[in-house]
Amino acid sequence: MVTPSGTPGRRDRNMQDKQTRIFAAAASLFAEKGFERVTTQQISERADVAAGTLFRYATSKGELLMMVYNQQFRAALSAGERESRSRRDPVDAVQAVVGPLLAAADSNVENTVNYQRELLFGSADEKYRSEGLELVARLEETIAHRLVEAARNRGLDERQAEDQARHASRSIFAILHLILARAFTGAHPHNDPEADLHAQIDQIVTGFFAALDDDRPARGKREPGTS
Amino acid sequence: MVTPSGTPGRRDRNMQDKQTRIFAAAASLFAEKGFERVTTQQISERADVAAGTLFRYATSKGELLMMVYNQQFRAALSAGERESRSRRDPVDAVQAVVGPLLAAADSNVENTVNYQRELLFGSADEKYRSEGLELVARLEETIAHRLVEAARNRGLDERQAEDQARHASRSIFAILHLILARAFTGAHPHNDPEADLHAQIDQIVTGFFAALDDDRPARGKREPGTS
DNA sequence: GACCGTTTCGGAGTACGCTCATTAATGAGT
DNA sequence: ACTCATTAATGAGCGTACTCCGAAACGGTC
Repeated sequence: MVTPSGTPGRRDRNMQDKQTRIFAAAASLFAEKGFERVTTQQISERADVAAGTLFRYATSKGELLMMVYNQQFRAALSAGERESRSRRDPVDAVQAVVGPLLAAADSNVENTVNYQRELLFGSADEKYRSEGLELVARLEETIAHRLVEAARNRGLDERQAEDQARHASRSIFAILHLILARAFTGAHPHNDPEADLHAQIDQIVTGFFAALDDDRPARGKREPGTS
Repeated sequence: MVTPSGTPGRRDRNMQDKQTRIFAAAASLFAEKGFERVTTQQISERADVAAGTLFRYATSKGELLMMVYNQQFRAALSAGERESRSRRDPVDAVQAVVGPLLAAADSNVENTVNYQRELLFGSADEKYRSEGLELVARLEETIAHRLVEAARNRGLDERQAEDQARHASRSIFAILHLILARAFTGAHPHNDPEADLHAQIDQIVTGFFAALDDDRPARGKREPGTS
């Protein structure tokens, strides 16, 4: 709300202040101790608000994490978008997009894992979670865009390329998500996750172009029969 | 432990009984009310054990869910493996493997979503969770095996095919996981998830074969240069 | 500047997953 | 049959995320 004169009223300034303090408190505590070892009490104390007030600014502890790390996600995504524009090879371009995301994830593995969990499994109507999902959508669109560009450069059917690119970009996010989620949990401990990601992206991009190359009306590449 | 005579002692029979009762109680309550609306109290009451006893048989509420739904997962996976053997086309074979998993997931969406969450984000040393991860590994191996078979039928390099198949099967699980996780959460509500899954699998399998087809030592399918 | 409807705050209270100190049960040894 | 060490069971208690409702702050109106 805004006073008739156009300056924000005291009420809004107070809320803005509290919002800032809560963000700072949550960010610093998560960074210092890791998501699981931070209590909402501690955050409210450091932010100098009552315990209940916290939940007027974020509906759950998970939302506090989303609130903080969406920023990092957004920054890394922007960096990846920028970086990818200078790559002419489509595989390189996609790698460039996800590179900064992987780097940011390394800075605090536990929080990254929890961020991925909240992103996928938080309840549907939470504000910062939808913000995070929008970033995921943007990531997928960026990847899809690079692929469509590359297809266009090769003179391939653009309409078909958009469909294939949408599928490819979703697959790539799924793989990225799983790699980030497994970083802590260590389900496939033996392999270098970054190398795996690289190989899986390579394969998907290969599939993207191959599907466009054999673009005869009947879908190609089925079992050819042994004869 | 076993008595000298070979019959299990009273102690083990009691534990077996309790284990059975706890499984039955958890299974029925999860099915009736859904994971989130079931309390561990209710489970212990229906199983007729003390609240604390529950946690001697499963270290967390999530583990109870894993305990119950690993069975369903195992059964669906076996069905998928059986079904896939009769398909000659590799894409069909992979679809056949995951088909029963999707069908089982439909029977209780909320519990499926929570199962996926526990599978990925449960703490690393829990018994039933590792059991679930083993099933995931088996799923990936089955898919990889079908792909290697198909590659062999086409006379493609088998060593290379194994690498590619491992990557493809991991990608496919990642996509499957994400689709199951999003079923409830509804992040991509507009599309038919099963059709998407089908298209994404198709693309990956296409990439699998394409990567083997252009098997000249330098990796093919890079930006060809505009000239 | 006094009044009042509305919005925000506060912090004790609640629900629930999980723990832990204590007790009970079991079976091996004698 | 009795003892004793070992293992299982118990349930009151704890920590913590989150709620709820009375109180306070605010801003528009006269």
